[in-house]
Amino acid sequence: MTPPVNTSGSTKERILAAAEVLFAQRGFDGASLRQLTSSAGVNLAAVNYHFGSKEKLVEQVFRRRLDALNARRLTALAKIAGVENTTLEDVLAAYIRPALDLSHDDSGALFMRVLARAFAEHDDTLRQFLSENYGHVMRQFTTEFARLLPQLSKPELYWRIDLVTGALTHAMSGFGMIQRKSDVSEHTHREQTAQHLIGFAVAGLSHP
Amino acid sequence: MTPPVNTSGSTKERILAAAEVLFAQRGFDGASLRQLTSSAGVNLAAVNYHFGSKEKLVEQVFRRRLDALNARRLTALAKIAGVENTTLEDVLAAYIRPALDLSHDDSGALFMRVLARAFAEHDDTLRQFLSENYGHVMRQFTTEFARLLPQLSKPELYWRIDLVTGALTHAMSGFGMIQRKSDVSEHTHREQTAQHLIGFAVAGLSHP
DNA sequence: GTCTATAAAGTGATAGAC
DNA sequence: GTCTATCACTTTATAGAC
Repeated sequence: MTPPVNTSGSTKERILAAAEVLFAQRGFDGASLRQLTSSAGVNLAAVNYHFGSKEKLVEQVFRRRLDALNARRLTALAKIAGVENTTLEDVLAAYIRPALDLSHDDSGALFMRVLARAFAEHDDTLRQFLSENYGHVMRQFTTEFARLLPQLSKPELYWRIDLVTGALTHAMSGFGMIQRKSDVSEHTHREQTAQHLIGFAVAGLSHP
Repeated sequence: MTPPVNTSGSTKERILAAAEVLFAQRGFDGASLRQLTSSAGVNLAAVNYHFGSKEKLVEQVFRRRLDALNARRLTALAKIAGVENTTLEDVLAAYIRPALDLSHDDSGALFMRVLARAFAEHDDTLRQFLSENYGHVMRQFTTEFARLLPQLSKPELYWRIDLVTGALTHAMSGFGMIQRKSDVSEHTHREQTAQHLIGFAVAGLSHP
């Protein structure tokens, strides 16, 4: 009944790891600092000492993953953006593959669930934080989508991008459950998943 | 600062209406019974008198909308299921149009946001409640999708349905924001939205 | 940097008067 | 059916000892 106590890493890192798990399972409101510090094996007061408040802890949980995730997305995009023979598949791979790599380990997969929660909560302060810090990523991808889909009007393009991100966010939040068959290698399994998502997104973006 | 008080309808109905708004805005944990009863203009004790507990109130918020919504979906599906010349568009319209009609008024649109939250929360008791009471709807639609897409393997089909429902749930939870241009009639606007969603879903389900 | 103790406010739920 | 008052906890946050 008592949750197992994490004993590796610094206090700060233990709090972040425990927060990721509990926010995924019970939400930002549902997970209390008491559950969180007890699961991390640290003192209750440690959250306020290291992060200042629960809200700032939430922001750090996002930063810890999104800084690296979005940097990898932009690096991948930079290699192909504006290039003549770049395809829609290439751009979508640049967006999806870094997230899939993150979901590879259990704790990364849990983070995608936290992200899906943030997506569904229409909380203004959280949305503003994400928009201010990571909004430029989606804008760069949108620019490239617009270049590759010149036949679509702006409203039409935004509609489709919104639907695709909704589908991908939802799908990636469920990765914890998808069981890889034992006769398929981890690498092959991820490759198949990537092909599923990219194929779906290409169809959704470019249908007539 | 003080929320406006709803004064129409029975106490029970006022609580349900206020709960829908607050659950959409602040989540099931985030909205307290005190905020809720104060916004509904009823006494704090009324929730427990009429519903038994906060959790049972949550269930009733879902029942109030989903009973009618899913009945309309199944009625529309029954007219076309198994029929020779039925298309994928027809089946998707049977799923999407009742939800779009619901989103027509503001309070219905807010409910779609509550539904998106429930989707993102991987809360077991809530998922079980929805699965027990409304799982048969998705199963009937899945059967019909399988009939119309015989070239897809079962895992492939489930993947695509999962991605499509994710996209639709996300899109419909945002309807509160989509502004209809003043030169477009409400009916035309909804028709255009339906075409967007159906076109996207057809492409995502049936691409090669 | 970590601890205990506690403040101050909020939570769902309920007993009992009307 | 509605009300007040209150119980029994839990919440975030912080002051101050070590």
